[in-house]
This record gives sequence, structure tokens and C-alpha cells, in this order.
Amino acid sequence: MAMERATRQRDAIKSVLRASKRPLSPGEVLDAARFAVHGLGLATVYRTLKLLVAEGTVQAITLPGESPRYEMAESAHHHYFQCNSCRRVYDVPGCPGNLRRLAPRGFTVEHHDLTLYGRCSDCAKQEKLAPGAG
Amino acid sequence: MAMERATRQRDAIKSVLRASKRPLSPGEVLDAARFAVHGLGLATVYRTLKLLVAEGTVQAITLPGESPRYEMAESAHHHYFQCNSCRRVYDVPGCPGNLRRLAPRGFTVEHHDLTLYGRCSDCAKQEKLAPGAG
DNA sequence: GAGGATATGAGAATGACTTATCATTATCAT
DNA sequence: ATGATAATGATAAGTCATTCTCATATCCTC
Repeated sequence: MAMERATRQRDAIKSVLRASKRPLSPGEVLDAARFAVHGLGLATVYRTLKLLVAEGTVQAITLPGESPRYEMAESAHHHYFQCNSCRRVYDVPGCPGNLRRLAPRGFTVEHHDLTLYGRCSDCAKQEKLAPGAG
Repeated sequence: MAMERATRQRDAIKSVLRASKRPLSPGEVLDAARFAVHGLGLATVYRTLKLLVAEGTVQAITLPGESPRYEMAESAHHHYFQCNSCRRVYDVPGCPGNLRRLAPRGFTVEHHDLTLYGRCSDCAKQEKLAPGAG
């Protein structure tokens, strides 16, 4: 279960995740890593992501109705934003905090997930240029 | 696409949803509605849920990593709690509010989803009786 | 109560994502 | 450089929720 050997494929996958400012789906990782490793296979992406998650280097995040995305494991608690137009997911630094009080009597809150939805800056720009195309 | 006929099956499914204080998965709906309609099929549950959602009577809610659950459509904005032990989902009345400010510059927030995780009151009780069983 | 269209139930089929298989290739200690 | 063996890539297979198929049963109008 350990990362026994260094390979071009693994290096490329790790680089992609390190360079990304947002969580990526396995498909997005594949597309990006193929620039470095021509012919990279999807199975290798899945295998490597699983290893990295097991190592603790990478964390999987799952948004409602979505399959998991992956990003470098960060210590800071944070949340996510999903664009209603391009469906990409972005990190959101803050946290509203103090959510424990929302729980009904007798319920214990251990953690929470928050997802914001709307338009990312890229898509908001495009809609100014071509309104009504969404 | 309209609800053309009233049937025992549809009545039972609607009753189950009306009576439930929490969102139910299609499987949970099936189990509950079978008390009223012996031999009820899963396909009928799916078909009816789809009709009710199209009608606007029922709403589908999806939590991270989960398939949709269904509850009577309510006007009031609210959130959900999922028990880490029994995996059931409960409504949470409140909303922290003012989440727009969390979004990065240039991003527009249109709505949000919040899920609390922990122990529901049922499971919390059981753990007091049989600690360490989780 | 009869007739015709709609609804049902069982299981097969679908679709998406993920994992397993296995022959081939690449890594790395020697 | 060599060799043991871990890793890869192509694709088959598995998983699981949901939808489709179709023969049969049910509802509702007349």
C-alpha cells in the first residue's frame, strides 16, 4: 500500500495536484497529466490517487450529486464553491463557524460540509460578453 | 407527465412522505409503503417519486456521497443533518446565513448547501447504553 | 359492469464510475 | 548493465442507482 517506486506517471499526477488551485476529478487529472506523460491511462490515475489518499498526501472531497475530486491535503478547514455554469469546484477559505447550535436537541455535531453555488469569476466574465447564452 | 390516476400505490407513497419527519431514500419509501401495499415494487416507487417531483409536491435532496432522498416540498429554506452512525438524514430548521461573503472576489453566490454530521438522538442514546460498540 | 388507456411489478438493461486482470514495460538495488 | 519485481495501459468486469420492457392488473368513464 506504500508508494514503492517513483515513476513519470506518479510524478506527473502529483505535480498536477500540487499546481492546481482547485480540486480535480480523476478525468481532469488525466487530461492535465497527459501533457507531461503521453499515453497516461485512467487506471493509473485512479491507482495513484488511491495511494496518495492512503498516504495522507491528498484528500478526496465529495460534493452533493458529484463523484469525488482530489486536492493536496491541507490542514486548514475550508469549504467549496461549485460553478453552476462550468461545474468546476473551487476552494473557499472561510467557514461561517458556530454551526453546532443549528442541530436539534439531543443531536451531536461532529463536523460539517458547506457548498456554495453560483458563477465562478471566469463564467461571470463570459456572461457579460455573451449574455443569455447560459 | 401528469398524475392521471389515483392508485393504492401512489396513495401509499404519498402518505409515507407526508408522515415522515425526515427525507427518505427510495428504498426507505419502499419499505414503509409496503406495510400499506403488499408487493409494491421499487420501479413504482421511482416512477411515483419522479412524478411527484415534477409536480412540485415533493423535492429531492442530495447529500455529499449519497444518492437522492425525498421529502414533501417545503417553502422554508433549511438544511440537513446526517448521522454518522445510522446514516439517516434529518431536517435542520435554521441557516447560518450571510454566506455570500465567503465567496472569492468575482464569484457570485446563488445558493448553498449545508450538511451537519454527528450522532442523531437515537444513536446517541444507544451509545450511552452500549459504549464502544460503534 | 365493460372497455380502453394507464399503472404496476419483476427483472433485464443501462450508464457512470471505479476496480481487476494480465501481458508488457520501467524502476532501482546490485 | 542485469534482474527481480513493482507499475503501467488497455480493456474487461464489477458496482450500484435508476430506468426500461412488457405482460398483466387496475382505474375510471360511460
